[in-house]
Amino acid sequence: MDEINELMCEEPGTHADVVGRVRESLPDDDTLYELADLFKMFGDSTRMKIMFVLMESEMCVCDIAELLGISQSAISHQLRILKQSKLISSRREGKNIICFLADDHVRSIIGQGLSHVLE
Amino acid sequence: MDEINELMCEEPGTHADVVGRVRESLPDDDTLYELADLFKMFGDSTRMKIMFVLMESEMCVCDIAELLGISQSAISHQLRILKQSKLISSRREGKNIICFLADDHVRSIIGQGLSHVLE
DNA sequence: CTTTCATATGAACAGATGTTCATGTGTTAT
DNA sequence: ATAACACATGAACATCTGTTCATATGAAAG
Repeated sequence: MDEINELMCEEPGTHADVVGRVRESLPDDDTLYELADLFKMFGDSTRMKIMFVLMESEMCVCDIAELLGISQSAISHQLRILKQSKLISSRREGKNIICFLADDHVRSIIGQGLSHVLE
Repeated sequence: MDEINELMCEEPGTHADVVGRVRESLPDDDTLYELADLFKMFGDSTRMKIMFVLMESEMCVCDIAELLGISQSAISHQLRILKQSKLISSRREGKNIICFLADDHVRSIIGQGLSHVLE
């Protein structure tokens, strides 16, 4: 019995080849985790709604909350997370904080998702 | 005081315009939830790894588990979720279940994410 | 038909996540 | 200075998620 990889299912030669080649092609772990964390941002409906809104127009926190019918506190918590991920940014204007998309990738990523969901 | 929208922050006229227009442009709730659920699939590093592997080659469950160093059970649970989302599919070949990407959107979505993560 | 290999699945558990509630900070107006 | 508005934040809580462990199913080999 071949001892190269005792855990691999069977098929003495062929599988080991493919598995080895694919292993080489995988991005490093840091990249994988970053990638998953990025998509995690799009994986919550509240954050998704916020980003959709900001795709149309920059807007203050209060208006986002009102428009979406979600509490100001919940919006604020999610905005903090989105800012940490560098997906949105903001500036102060008097009493208001105006939020806007910080990255054009947001549009393309959501676009790809939409074209999948809409068959 | 304007009574059109007593919860809106201030700016009697202008904000109401924008808010109203953006509200019209939002996809319906079902679409939003579907979209978030789709991205949720990409928001876990185990699932991300599985999809990366299958982008290179179709592969049986056992080899995926071995290659990624993740328990067979964990892989199997995640595969079930990915199949429910129609992102991967499988066929039986003797004792093995061969998994493969069921949707080309997977490639484009991950591609968009990667180009963001890699600056 | 019993064993072995490949995979699936349910229960249990720990940790992550998102909301609410109460309160704090910062800005403008009176 | 004080009040009112816009927003941020911490704690508490319930829910969701992903893994492990044990066990079940299903195909092939002896």
